[in-house]
Amino acid sequence: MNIPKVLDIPYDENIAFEMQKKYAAQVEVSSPQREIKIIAGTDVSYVGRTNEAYASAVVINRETKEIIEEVTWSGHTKFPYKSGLLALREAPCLIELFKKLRSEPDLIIIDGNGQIHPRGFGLACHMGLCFQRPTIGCAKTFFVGKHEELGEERGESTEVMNKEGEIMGLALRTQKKAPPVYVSVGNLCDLETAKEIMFELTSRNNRLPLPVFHSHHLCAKLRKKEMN
DNA sequence: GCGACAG
DNA sequence: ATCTTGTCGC
Repeated sequence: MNIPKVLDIPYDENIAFEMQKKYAAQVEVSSPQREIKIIAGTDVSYVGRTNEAYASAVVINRETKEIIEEVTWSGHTKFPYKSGLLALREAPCLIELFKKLRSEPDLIIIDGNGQIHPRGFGLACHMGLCFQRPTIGCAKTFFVGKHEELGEERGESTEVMNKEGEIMGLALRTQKKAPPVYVSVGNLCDLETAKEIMFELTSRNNRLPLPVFHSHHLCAKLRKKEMN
């Protein structure tokens, strides 16, 4: 896959925060221009708290849900994890990973947040600007914002808002007895479409969207194989 | 000042 | 994120 732009943000809180605010204004929230037929999901796993990383992407056909392509990448991140700066740690890995992808996904689901972020610029937004194609964020745990309690049935959701009262994303119950996932726009997509896709790719047996679920297991498999 | 804090 | 046993539910 072609990577149109690589954002160069230094690992310095003051500078990085300002740049994230600047880039947040470049995020485009709109209905995807192309029909979403091919969807990719990603995940990155690590060895303990080290920078040894294993990343993968799995591409599926939205309609049949069959796997079209899988790619993996392993290497070392340059920075440790820091709340709000996940992209500085993971974006370089994901860029290398997607360079290896032959498919042209219509939308990419990132394991992490998009607009649900202290400065409205989570990893999914960062990747969305780099890739210049629709991305959405799917986080497994709460990060920032406020939201009402949501219903317990699969499919129920409630808006996650920032301190200004703006909608950053949704807490979506994808599985009946499980905690919700946090869905938000990364780029070139709208929240309604993101929710629809998240609902479609999850089920009673799957809290996480299928391609992300597959990617998670592929990373685990790769790590085992390469660690020896 | 104190606590919270994606992966 | 990762480290982990037993346990609950379909």
